[in-house]
Amino acid sequence: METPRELFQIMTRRLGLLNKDCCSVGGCNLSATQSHLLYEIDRSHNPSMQQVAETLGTDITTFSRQVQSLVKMSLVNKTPDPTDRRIYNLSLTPEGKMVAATIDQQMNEYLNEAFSHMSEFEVETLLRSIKLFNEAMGKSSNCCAPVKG
Amino acid sequence: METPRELFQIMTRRLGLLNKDCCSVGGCNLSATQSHLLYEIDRSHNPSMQQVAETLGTDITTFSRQVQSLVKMSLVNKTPDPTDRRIYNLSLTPEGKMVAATIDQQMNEYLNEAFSHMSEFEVETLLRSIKLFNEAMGKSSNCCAPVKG
DNA sequence: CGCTAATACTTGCAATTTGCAAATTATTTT
DNA sequence: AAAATAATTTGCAAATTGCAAGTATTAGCG
Repeated sequence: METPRELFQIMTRRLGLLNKDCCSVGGCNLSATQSHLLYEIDRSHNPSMQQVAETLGTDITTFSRQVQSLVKMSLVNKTPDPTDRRIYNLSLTPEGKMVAATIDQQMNEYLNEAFSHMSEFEVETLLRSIKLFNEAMGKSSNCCAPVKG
Repeated sequence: METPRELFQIMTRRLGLLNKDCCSVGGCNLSATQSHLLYEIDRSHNPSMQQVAETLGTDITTFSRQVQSLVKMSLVNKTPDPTDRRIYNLSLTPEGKMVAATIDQQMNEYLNEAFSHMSEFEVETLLRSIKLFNEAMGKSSNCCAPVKG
């Protein structure tokens, strides 16, 4: 019988490969890192650089440069915060939203393809289970909280 | 309601952070990539370089260098194949096995910690679901097969 | 057998990514 | 108003990556 770790290792490897493959949208050729960045900016509401970097567990200086390149690609806006000018708020440009939506769609398509090899009940159970697991990890104080020791 | 992609994105992010944090064993400070490499060599039986590189979706030249550094750290053995001398078979040294086992243990410990926020039934369901999902992804022909287009 | 093709793996750059320390700009505290 | 704190950006320097080209070794085919 597989240990939990084995199951998760195989799954994350496969999903990681998926992530790599789903990063090309039209002319845009994103890295997996950049795709994560777009995803996170998209789901947060005008987050600051710090916030996103911390959520993703990325060094802030590395993050700063990643954002720069996405701004250069016209996918991300960096707007000075009106109430505190040390802070820059991040948001997606219309083009960025388009790219993020396309990536999202591609990944959901692949996932649905994989789900087609499972019964409807199994899929529902899987998704419900992962939701519970995500919540459980959120409660877990150990490591892997966004903040690093 | 979250899309499948959202659920998986959050989960893989957390598991990725876990992976990063679980890579230090005594003096050894491994990268997540190196940890994956150890894991895969451990579970295969004397695989060739090609095999592992392909499974992990890594460029073979990059892989070659990764192996070199692990050999230098005395974690991996690179043995010429007796029947075909173009091939090198990989295996873990005793020290490599030790490191791999420790990483495995650390990750399982964290996972169990997270599981402690779920009922026993929920955990069983989760693990069974992931197993099914892994099999489904294996059947899926699309992308994310180890071979890249 | 002998020559070409294919396979497994390794180097040589060159570009990209990363992180620590230090600098910059803006705000808060005293 | 000076000092401490906070958010972000640069300056290296090291590590990671990938493509093209190179080295062995084996397979295929006349």
